[in-house]
Amino acid sequence: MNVSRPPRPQEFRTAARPSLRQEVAEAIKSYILDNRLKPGDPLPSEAELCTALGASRSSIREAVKTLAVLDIVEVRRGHGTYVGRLSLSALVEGLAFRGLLEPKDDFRILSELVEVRELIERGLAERILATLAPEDLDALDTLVDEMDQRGAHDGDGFAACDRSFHERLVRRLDNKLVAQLSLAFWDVYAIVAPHLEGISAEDEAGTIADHRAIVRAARAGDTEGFVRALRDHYAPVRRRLTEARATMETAQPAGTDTPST
Amino acid sequence: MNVSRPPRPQEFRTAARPSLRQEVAEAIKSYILDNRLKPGDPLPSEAELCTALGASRSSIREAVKTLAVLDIVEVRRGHGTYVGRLSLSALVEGLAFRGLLEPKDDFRILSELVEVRELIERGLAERILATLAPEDLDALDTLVDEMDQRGAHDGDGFAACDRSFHERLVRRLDNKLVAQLSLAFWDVYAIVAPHLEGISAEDEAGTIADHRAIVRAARAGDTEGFVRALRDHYAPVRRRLTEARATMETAQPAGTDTPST
DNA sequence: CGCCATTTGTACGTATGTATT
DNA sequence: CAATACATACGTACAAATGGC
Repeated sequence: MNVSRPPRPQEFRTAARPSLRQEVAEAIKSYILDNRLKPGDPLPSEAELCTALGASRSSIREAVKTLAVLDIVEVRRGHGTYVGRLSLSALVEGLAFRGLLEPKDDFRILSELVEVRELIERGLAERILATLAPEDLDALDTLVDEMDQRGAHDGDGFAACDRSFHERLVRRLDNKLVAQLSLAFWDVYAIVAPHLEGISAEDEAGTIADHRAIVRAARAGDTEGFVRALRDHYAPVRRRLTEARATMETAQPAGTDTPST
Repeated sequence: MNVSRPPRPQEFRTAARPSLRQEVAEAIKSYILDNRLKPGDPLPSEAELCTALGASRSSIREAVKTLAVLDIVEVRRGHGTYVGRLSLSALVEGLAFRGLLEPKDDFRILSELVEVRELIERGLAERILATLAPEDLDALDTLVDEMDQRGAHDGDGFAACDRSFHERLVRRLDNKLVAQLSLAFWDVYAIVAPHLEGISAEDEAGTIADHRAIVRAARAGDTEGFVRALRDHYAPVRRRLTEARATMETAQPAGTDTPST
């Protein structure tokens, strides 16, 4: 586990050479993989990494920070460095910034976001209904009740309940990835939406009614009703977004387009 | 645009203080947002950021590096720092590492990945068919022909054609996000799959036939046939994965579970 | 071609805050 | 409280890459 590359006189230009920082990052990843470490396991301290990899602290630190962004490692100051939880936090942060950056096109991003969430939940409707246990249904009902109580005076609590609701919906799925993605998109929406003007306030009463309809269909095992309820739930959100976007476009002729993957 | 926080004698412990690096990163993001910069626009040099933000170069650099991972900024050595393309590269890298990390559970991740891709393409089947122009259908045919020519002797070329095929499928969609996501998952699969043992080699002939069936259904505007073709295309991949996973599980009793978002 | 200014990359030293023991 | 270990932050110096002259 040593990088060691002092002698690099000329070396072919083709295939851009990776920076030391990148090599260090790769080395740390390899260390985790080779030692079969699990999230939470401790990693060598920065000083140890310096000697082990033959690089200075600066390079080590920068490499560790890049891995921390991806949640591949987690640093606790004064504590040490550990294997990260591999969450989708980077996706959330990246998408959130993208949403904030697109000047007049914010609404398109949000609209796409909501569309993906709906796509996921509708596409998995059957499996969601099959996996929901009675206790889950009860928990969903409880969450809706809680939303009802908080109502408009506790926006944060209302949002938290909404998030928990959708988390509960997909929690039992054997495909953990879609569950995480769905929630990640919810998080992005929650971050971006407050920064935008022109979005009419959320309709709490309507949202609560929608959620009740969703639970009702789920309890009845009615897949079609479930899908209908989801559509009814997301439709007004998308309508508001497209409306806001339309008014923006009349004021602002056009926007630039998006990058590729 | 100045952070300035020398006087911090006691300060309430609640709400863990953000590190300087994070403050700098936020400041850079704000700079981009406030100035309405677009991807490719130049950012101040590190030295300028030092004076502007009143932080040392080390902190500036670490902050810039974290933003570079998210593709919010792009650093060109000897050139300067620029606004990034906001791609999903971080998602790809993170998911790829997760796939490589899960010791015996690799196949679950891949299986979930393929499932999401299928979910997206099937859920958007109608809209895909509606948006595909004749030139797109021709291009798809050409890609399949190319795959046929390359066959087994050019694995990389074959894979590239496969990627282009699926990119072409979703390219016309108005929802650019799902298109990017779909391709990002393809990339993750391409990175992780080669590192795994026990996956029977790809069936080139079958893949080509599947793709031809997809194009045929698309050309005919046959949504149901299109969905069927997609299912037939992804089914063997998922079957191979679940098989490999099953054999792994018999040899290896159980595995740990996954983290949350 | 070499030279030079600009900019990022790497290295090292030092001081400070923080958590564990 | 002290000692220890660690991460955070700063400053400086030099190396390497890029582009223009």
